[in-house]
Amino acid sequence: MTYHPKSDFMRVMFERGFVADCTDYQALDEALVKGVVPAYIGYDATAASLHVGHLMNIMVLRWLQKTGHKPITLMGGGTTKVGDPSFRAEERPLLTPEKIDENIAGLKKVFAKYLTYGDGATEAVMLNNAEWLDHLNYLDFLRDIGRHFSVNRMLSFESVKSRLDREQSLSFLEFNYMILQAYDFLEIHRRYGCLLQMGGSDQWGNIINGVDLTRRVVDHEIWGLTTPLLTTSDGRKMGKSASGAVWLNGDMLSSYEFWQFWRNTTDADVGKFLKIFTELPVEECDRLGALSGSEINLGKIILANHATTLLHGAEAAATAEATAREVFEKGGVGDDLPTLKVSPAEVSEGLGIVQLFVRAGLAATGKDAKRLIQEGGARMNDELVTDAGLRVGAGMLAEPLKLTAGKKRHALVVLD
RNA sequence: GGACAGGUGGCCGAGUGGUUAAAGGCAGCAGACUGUAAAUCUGCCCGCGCAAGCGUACGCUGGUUCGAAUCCAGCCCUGUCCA
Repeated sequence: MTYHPKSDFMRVMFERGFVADCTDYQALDEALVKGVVPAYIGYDATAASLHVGHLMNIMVLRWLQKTGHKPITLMGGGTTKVGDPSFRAEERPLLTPEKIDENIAGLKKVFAKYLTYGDGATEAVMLNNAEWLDHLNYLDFLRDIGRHFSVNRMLSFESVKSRLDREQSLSFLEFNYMILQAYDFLEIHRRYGCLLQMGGSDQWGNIINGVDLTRRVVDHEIWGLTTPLLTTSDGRKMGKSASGAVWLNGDMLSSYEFWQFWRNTTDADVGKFLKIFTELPVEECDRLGALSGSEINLGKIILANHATTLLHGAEAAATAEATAREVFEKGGVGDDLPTLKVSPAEVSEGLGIVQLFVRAGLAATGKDAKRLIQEGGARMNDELVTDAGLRVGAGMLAEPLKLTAGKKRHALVVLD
């Protein structure tokens, strides 16, 4: 870490806290000074959307492009069929090829918000490793690629060791994942001249395998760079919200809820997150992160606004902020709150308050909603709800009805 | 194929015939305190139902018993060692 980078990209990476490890800082830095460096990050298609846990790496690609290099986003259409066992206790259920394609379609939507795709020298490229993995010939692959891997060494990798030490099963299928990822790197290097693979620090083992393989097969020197695993300062893995994962796709998590996620950042993380998830000057991030007492809420709002602007646009960020002010500071309603529409027919019979909380997404189950009411955490238009048997009729819905769970989760119910 | 050890609620992990919707911990939710923060304290935490009540649950299937997560049989899965 005492290395002083000459390239813009490496300087940004260090200044903003993106670097965990690198296979060769100096050689990579020199290559970045000399010309355009194509670099890739792979994403497996295990869910229909990326989540905040992926955002740090997407920001890395964005900086890469901004500093004059070429980002390559790799969809794991092939590798997802195998499943990465790294640091996982159990094999995950295998996804069907249809589901994988569906997920990839979902992932792609997000990247265009952060990167500029095209054919230019520094324009981003989208690849799918199914392209070269789906039709591999087993024997050829074993002879050309497999012979470069030592099982002894593969077993010594921390990512699988913990699994073996705990006497948990690691199938041969999963064991091959690291070979396939190494092969990806080689293939992307051959086809697109890719010189660098990046990823989270849990990918270190997989990345150096690709670097080694490429040296052995084509005798070229390429590099790996990893980002630190982001935990909140209280040690939790970041990325969970009240309703589950913090998804990046707007149809899975509204821009308002995304804004709220950042607004609720722990004090101690504000400076760090500003550097990673916004593009404000480093000094400004440090200044905001150092604000004390309730003043630091200003930093959180700026963080929320910038992060939301990058993903959902300035307008969505402004609306989210306005709604938040209205709801939290004035106790009113904002038009950006999650909204539940109910039909006049349903209302004519009177809707149970418990059901409304469930359908509005403020409670997971009916039990959960009743618990909320019993514990005094449920409000309707800011009035405490004490009767779980309460029924809401048409008269109460002449105006949008605001439901509140706890201190900060709100939703509106309107007549359709 | 054989021997041995295992399979419990989102996760970890107790429980070896009834008082067990199942100890304890983690995660989660709510209340208090606050700043939409953290820490702390308190309560909640299988599902359906406004409720009375009902329905599921300790790998699967069957059996023993008034009564089983706990005992028996068969099967499936995992690990270790042996072939």
